[in-house]
Amino acid sequence: MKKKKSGVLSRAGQRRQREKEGRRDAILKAAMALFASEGYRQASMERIADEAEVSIGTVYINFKSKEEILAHLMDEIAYEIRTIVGETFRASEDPYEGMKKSGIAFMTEFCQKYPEKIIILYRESVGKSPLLEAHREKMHKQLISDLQGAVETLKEKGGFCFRSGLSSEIIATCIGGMYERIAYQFIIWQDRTDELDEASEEVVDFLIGGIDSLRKK
Amino acid sequence: MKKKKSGVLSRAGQRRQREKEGRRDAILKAAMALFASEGYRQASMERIADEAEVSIGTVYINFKSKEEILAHLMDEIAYEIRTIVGETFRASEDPYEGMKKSGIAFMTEFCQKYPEKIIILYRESVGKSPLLEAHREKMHKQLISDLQGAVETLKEKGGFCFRSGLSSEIIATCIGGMYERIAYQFIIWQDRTDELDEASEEVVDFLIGGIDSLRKK
Amino acid sequence: MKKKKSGVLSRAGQRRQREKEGRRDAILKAAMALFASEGYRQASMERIADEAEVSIGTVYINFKSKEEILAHLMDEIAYEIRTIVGETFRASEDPYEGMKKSGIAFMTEFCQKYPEKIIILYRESVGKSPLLEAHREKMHKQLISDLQGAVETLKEKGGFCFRSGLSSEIIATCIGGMYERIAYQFIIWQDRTDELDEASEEVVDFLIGGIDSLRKK
Amino acid sequence: MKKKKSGVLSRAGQRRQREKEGRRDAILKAAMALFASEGYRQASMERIADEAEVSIGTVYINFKSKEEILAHLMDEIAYEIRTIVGETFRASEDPYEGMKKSGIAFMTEFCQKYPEKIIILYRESVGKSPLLEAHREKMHKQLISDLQGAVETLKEKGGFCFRSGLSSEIIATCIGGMYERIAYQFIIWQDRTDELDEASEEVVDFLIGGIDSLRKK
DNA sequence: TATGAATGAGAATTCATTCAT
DNA sequence: AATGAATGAATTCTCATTCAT
Repeated sequence: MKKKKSGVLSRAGQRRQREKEGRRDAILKAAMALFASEGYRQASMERIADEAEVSIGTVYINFKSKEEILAHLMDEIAYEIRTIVGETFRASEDPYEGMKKSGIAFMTEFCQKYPEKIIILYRESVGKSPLLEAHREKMHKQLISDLQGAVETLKEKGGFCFRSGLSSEIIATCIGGMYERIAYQFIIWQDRTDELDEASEEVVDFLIGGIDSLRKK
Repeated sequence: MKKKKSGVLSRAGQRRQREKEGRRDAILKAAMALFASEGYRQASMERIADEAEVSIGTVYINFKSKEEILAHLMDEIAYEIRTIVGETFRASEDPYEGMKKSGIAFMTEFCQKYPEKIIILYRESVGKSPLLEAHREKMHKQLISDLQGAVETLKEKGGFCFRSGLSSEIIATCIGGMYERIAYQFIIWQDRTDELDEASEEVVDFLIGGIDSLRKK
Repeated sequence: MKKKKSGVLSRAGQRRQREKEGRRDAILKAAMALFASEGYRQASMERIADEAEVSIGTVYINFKSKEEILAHLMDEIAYEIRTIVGETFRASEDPYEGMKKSGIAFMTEFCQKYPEKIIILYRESVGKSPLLEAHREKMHKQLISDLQGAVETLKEKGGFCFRSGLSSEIIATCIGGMYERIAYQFIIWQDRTDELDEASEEVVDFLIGGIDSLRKK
Repeated sequence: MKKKKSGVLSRAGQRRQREKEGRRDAILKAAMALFASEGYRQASMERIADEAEVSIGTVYINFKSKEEILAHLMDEIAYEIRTIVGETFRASEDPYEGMKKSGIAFMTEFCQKYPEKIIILYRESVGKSPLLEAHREKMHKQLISDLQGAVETLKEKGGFCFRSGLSSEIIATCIGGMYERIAYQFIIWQDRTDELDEASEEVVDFLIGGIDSLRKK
């Protein structure tokens, strides 16, 4: 008789594992599509299960509540953004250039490609419940904190100081807000993806100008 | 059957009129407080009626649905903002100064004083239903359009040009987004109203810097 | 000073009386139209009041409930039918002819001219509430009783007997039912008023044939 | 994800299936009893669920609205009537005899045994809503159409003609109406089921007499 | 693990009727 | 008498979550 080695999975076990993950992904994918197209509230667990070709029960094996699905989606999206933006930023020698490139990457590599994700991030995750609101707050703080890190890098490499101790936080916060509304304006509310490249260029210049104006003279 | 002459109300009629408006206001006030504190979804019509000290039926005499109450609140809030920001902007000779002052007025005269209103504006009105989403879009477009008007004034009085035809829209959009996140950061998510004055100063300088960097050289 | 004589109305009093009755009639008329077109349930007291150009309060001064309005309408309609049918029946020397003529009069003088009334009688008054159902029962019994009286007259003048003591009631009941369904078929469900004359002729011959077949041989 | 082979159910699956159908039947039965005894309007979904010993949610799994329950009941009842009447009619060689027997079967085998059903058919389904009214119209047309078919058979087998092209429709309509009012008179409004046998005999003779009187001479 | 029928709290909305003016 | 704003009980329907199989 075969013995199971701990930590090692039999072929059948591997297949089950694959299927399990496939199911989980299918649920997440279905939920994302539904949340973005019909709205979090309108997307019922039944619809999500149907769309994922899974029973409601299975959804509840994988996620303990509807809220949790959204929370998970938010985390996933935030992680992707932090990855793409962070990598782009770090890939440049010049932090100014990194700032610009990462902003453009966010707009054109992320927002433009995955409109559902920004709809979830900026619209469907807003004001849903105290729990999700706490989650959203944490997520945005992380994003802002990343941004603030980049701003600090800029400052250090540039060898200058900001007007106050608050400045880098203000800058990071402003940048976050700018990107959000630009995404609304060019993707969520209107489909002007063709203008997004130009818009992104101007946005990054705007923010560079903003940053410079908070330098200590 | 209709006896009243147009436009003339008896004393008793006047009092009834006052009471009617008082009730409507009470409903709006109760709804605002509840939406901000518990969330739109969680605030049931029964709670709103209770809080306003009227019956549910009376709520439905004044507003045909819960959605309508929120829409009304949104309009009211947007109107106040446009008024306070617009007046402050126009009160200054120098449009740069007007831009700064109106931004500061928005943060300190409005957001700081009426946190419930910005919670409604920025959180509770988001992603509620297709109808409300359309309403919100319209409202934000108006706000951006106002802002864009101010930016254009700046340009004309300053006698300069922007880099492209898109610039003023980009600027207005960015400014709108900045204010939103700053409000989240200092009011909704954290109560740092004591730092708001300083933060506002930096925000307006940031945006002035941003605007300048989009001038045509 | 003029003294009011009991039972005599001053000119002004007469006018008020006229107006009062006018209002009452307007309410009844509005209710009839609304009940027939939208259905009893769907016709709200507010709509009735509006349509009658009267306030809701006035409706309640004239009728103590919505049910009462319908009950009144039913009585009125039943009274009209009994009058028109009874008079036509009694106008003929020959009771067979009277039977036929009154049936035809009912279909062509009444149903065809006042479709709203038969809708109320045959559809909107059915199954509304125990109270109204009792009222409807009473009304139909009266109608059947009239019909039974006519059948008895037929029998007596014709000098024959029916098969059993039940026969005249059966006949009257059957006739009532026939007219109802014919009205549904040619007026309520389909507008085939152009065929109604011919249909009525056949219906009355059918019923005469039916009556004869219950004679004692 | 779907594992079951088409058409094959495990024992457990069969039991679940039985239980499911049992619940559906219980709901229908409870609704029928309640509609007949308290009236469609007065019978709330909560009462129906209680009476059927299921939750409200279960009622809504089986029927998408209260209207649908009534519509289903109407269909079921109409189907039973068409079956019993049709079979009885076709069982006789002589169509005259078939006509009589099927009428008597309707009255004594159906109406007498299931008074709730005729209450639903003739009272509770009337004038409830535009949707249900359309359903009722369709149902009655089918019933009349069956009857008309029988009348045509009578004509053909009897080798005679009717006075006009309208005659068979008129006859069928009249017969439908007669049965309805007789049912009201002897079952719904009064409990005179002991007289129903005799009454039915006379009714069928009445209608045979009526039919004969519309023959072309 | 997977299933999906069952649950039932919860919410929005309607409208006949009342009553202060 | 006339008005019509206010009332609030009543009702339908939704949907996240549970749990027996």
